Amino acid sequence: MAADPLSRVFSALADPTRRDIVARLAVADATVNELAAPYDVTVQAVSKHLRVLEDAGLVSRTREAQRRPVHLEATVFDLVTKWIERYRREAEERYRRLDDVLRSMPDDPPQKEGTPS
Amino acid sequence: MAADPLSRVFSALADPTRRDIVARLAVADATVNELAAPYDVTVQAVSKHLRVLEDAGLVSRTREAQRRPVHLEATVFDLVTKWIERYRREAEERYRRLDDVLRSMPDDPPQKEGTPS
DNA sequence: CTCCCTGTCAACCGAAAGGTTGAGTAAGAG
DNA sequence: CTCTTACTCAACCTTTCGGTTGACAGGGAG
Repeated sequence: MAADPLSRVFSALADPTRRDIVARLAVADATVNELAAPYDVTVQAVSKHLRVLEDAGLVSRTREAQRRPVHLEATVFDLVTKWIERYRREAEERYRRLDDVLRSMPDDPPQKEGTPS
Repeated sequence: MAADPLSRVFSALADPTRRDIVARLAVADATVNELAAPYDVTVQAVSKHLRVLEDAGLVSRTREAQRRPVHLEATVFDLVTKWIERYRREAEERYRRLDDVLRSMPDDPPQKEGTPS
């Protein structure tokens, strides 16, 4: 299986069906059959998706009679946002510094044209 | 290739090597060879990783002499954070409502909350 | 008890991912 | 022009992924 937790979360959310499942679980808990109903795949396939989400820590399943309601664990999202925010901030700060450098350079900057659009 | 943009971004960031590349590009632009140096894989493999990142819109490459400096496009991160924040907020709000319901139930609430109001 | 409903496990299949090697292209440097 | 550097493309290989079918377990309901 995937090595680190962050990879597991990103990988779990890389699938549209799994993201849709997460979206629906954000509204309410649901059973496997309820979750599988809208999709054009078998229940087993959805069960597999749920296992991927569970391995990523995004979802938990509790036994309740013969039903196994699935519950969204939203705290794992923090892993993703923290990672992204860190590098976004770094990139933005670097961009700001670059701006400063360019501003302090009145002479011909030897740069070529960048992106065409 | 992957269908929707969000899947492409999540999928691109699901690989540790690619996340490391993103982390390093947040500090400074770099060429393919520079990026490939620390890893124990061939330059071709890193070139493939960069193509995945480029297809996801996370990275752009501009020709500059025979070098192709790679640049991080941090704005695509917004796609991810927006998606996550939406469902995180939904889940939290739902949790808050659940709390309200539990509080409004005078029958055996197993809660250890103090007097709510 | 026997059905039936819910859900998982196991084996298999095709397609995609991540890696390799080898050849090919584009643009200085000599 | 030739050589070298920097990189990509193409073919191939192996593993993983998303899906299937089929068999099975665990509780109610009759």
